[in-house]
Amino acid sequence: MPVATRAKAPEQTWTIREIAEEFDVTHRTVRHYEDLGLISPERVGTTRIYHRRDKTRLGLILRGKRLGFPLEEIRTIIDLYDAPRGRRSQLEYVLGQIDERRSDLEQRRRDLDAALSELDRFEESCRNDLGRLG
Amino acid sequence: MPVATRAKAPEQTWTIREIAEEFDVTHRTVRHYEDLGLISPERVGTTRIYHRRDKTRLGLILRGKRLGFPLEEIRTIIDLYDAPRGRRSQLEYVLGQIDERRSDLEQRRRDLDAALSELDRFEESCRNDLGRLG
DNA sequence: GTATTGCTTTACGTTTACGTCAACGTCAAG
DNA sequence: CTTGACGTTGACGTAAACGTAAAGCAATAC
Repeated sequence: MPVATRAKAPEQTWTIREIAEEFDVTHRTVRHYEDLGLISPERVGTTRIYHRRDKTRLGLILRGKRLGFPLEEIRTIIDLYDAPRGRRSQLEYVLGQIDERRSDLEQRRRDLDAALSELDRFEESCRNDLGRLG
Repeated sequence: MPVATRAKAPEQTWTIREIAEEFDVTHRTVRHYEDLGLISPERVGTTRIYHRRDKTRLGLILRGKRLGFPLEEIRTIIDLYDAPRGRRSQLEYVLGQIDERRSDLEQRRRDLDAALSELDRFEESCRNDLGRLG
């Protein structure tokens, strides 16, 4: 009956190698993100211990990268999610930042949609040519 | 009655400075794209003359950049649009490339949508906090 | 004339995002 | 006890995407 004896569920942790492997990056990349302050794993002695929140953050970082954001900008975004929201002024600042982020992302979506429709038109034109050859 | 006398409409052209200004980049950037083979303006003596197709290309390049693509990849994309499509094998290659492009762009859209909905949830949470503060 | 303005090339500098050693600590296995 | 396997911290290297400075030609401006 471990339920009665343990105070908390033993939270699972990971080593840097496991983390790197799971996200398909090198340990050097993970350490680089730490250097830039994007993640800050627990330390046991000198060894890094990664918790679930570190994995969440790494996921956010890599998605930001896929979207083409520079790491410094990614840091400000992630930090935004952890920013203090106790005072009204702090909350209003955060809400303003959210709006900026959103317009940025929406611009990207416009670009993306434009690129996709051009691609569609191009494909149709190609299929047309193929038909004439058929 | 210039219509009867001119063989073609005199196509408008631009200088590097005008192009750079219009797209809000430096002339150095424009030349850099030329170095990489992304644009190849006409030359009159040593001076570069930009036509409408150069502007079109520059527009594509900058949109690709906003989407986070590296310049080399942008070059392969742009070249794709100008690729020869005379033979069936060429057309089939192009169609394959189009599919690759499309899955790439669709992955980006998934990332983008995920980022936007997270942002929405975060904003709501902030507005909630703001409401509790009165 | 010459002086300024705008274009050119060449070439080295900078930032970002890691890669790649080198040199060392540590812990379980043989 | 020493040999790996895995961890650590520097420190230097590199590729991409330009910035920037140097030095030159060429056409208007005065």
